[in-house]
Amino acid sequence: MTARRAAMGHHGGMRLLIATCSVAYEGRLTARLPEARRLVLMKADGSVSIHADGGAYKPLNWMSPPCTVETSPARWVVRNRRGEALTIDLVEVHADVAHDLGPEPGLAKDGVELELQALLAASPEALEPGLMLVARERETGIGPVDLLCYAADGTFVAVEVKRRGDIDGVEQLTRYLSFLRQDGRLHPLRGMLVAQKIAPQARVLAESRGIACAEVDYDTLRGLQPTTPTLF
Amino acid sequence: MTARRAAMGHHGGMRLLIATCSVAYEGRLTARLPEARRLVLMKADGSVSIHADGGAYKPLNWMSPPCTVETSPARWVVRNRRGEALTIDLVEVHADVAHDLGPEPGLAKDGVELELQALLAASPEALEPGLMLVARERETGIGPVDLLCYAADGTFVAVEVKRRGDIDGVEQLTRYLSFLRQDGRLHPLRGMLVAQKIAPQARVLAESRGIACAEVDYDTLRGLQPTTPTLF
DNA sequence: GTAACCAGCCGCAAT
DNA sequence: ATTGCGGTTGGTTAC
Repeated sequence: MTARRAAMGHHGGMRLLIATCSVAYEGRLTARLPEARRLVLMKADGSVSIHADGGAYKPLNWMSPPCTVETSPARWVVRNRRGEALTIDLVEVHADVAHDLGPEPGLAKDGVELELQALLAASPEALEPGLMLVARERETGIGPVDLLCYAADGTFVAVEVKRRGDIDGVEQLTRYLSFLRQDGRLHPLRGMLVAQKIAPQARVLAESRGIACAEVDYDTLRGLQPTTPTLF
Repeated sequence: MTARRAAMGHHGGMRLLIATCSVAYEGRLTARLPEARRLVLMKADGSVSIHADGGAYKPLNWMSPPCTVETSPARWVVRNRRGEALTIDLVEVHADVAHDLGPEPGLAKDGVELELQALLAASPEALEPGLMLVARERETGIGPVDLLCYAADGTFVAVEVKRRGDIDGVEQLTRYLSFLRQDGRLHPLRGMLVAQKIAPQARVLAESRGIACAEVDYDTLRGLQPTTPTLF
């Protein structure tokens, strides 16, 4: 007898299995888990994850929703639309419980990149004396640059804000600069990478391209009064 | 009464809580979860994750090991060495069970980038007739290029191997080429991006920079005999 | 310990 | 459906 569980279907909430099992994933790569005792967690959306007891908070194997689960006493097969499959062979089930958790009111976050960007937009002088804001999320032709500013020395400054400044941020800002420089009104233009912490390699690459780097402290920024006038 | 659980300590295995709780994370950012019924999963290494019943296989909040957990009936506090804290306020506990899972034999994977690189290192002729291997993981000054080869036409070829070829891979190879070209002994030098699948715009960007693209089939490569001689 | 890089990255929003 | 991009990215390995 086989039960099929639809993606998105809500059939009694979260199901927790403690089972001796072996697992195989066939998809973007292939992965095999030899037989051992593990936690198998199936959520109401059909997603499945398999946890060991240590090493990381992450699961060993998983399948993201939307997916379908076919359960029989000895084998669960989880599939998604891209043809990937997670096969769980159940040798022995030590516990099998279900809990209905009800709706999730949701997670609220503070301090992600967007907030850093907002604080810098309010206080551009934290980056350089006399720096004034021209625009936020200014379109370049290949994506929006976080901040466009105008400096005391009469140059425009394109600012890329990251929580962590690594090489990708330098590449991103480089692309924006090359597009923005096609607009003669923004001449002369220089670039600045701003992050809470900037990786050494990112700094090397940035300087080889004439891009300035600045590390900012989040708490200091929050303490600043947003009194700096903007251009417009 | 408060129990403290050490990082790495094994005290009866994995603990599963179904509880009405609210959660606060203070660390790299701050995050708050309003009161609701959730799964709280504590592993033997002290790591903790909090799961809702849908939306994703990932937890809403978590703390990675190594960390310590202080448990009292109404509140769990999880801390790591960087001063981050996860505070779980338990309003009502609906279930509280522990399971000893024993050791995890470990996950085996096939088809990751490293294996693709190894297969190509053994059979560079799969990329181009007469291509010979000079070095793997050759340092460029800004990171190691996957393969450095020597071609039948007397040019050197820097090869970047990706499971999935997208724009980042082109940027990465471009950096390596610009640094490698400062070494006169590797002249003339060209670049090649190799992946199982190459995104259309990655191809466009690569060709605009004179970088060749090649898609390779993983199973075909595995079937090849590694008979191609290397330079050294 | 720090740094660089891969990951089945995941998940979200915009196109 | 695809692409870009942030993430408490995580986790491993080399230095």
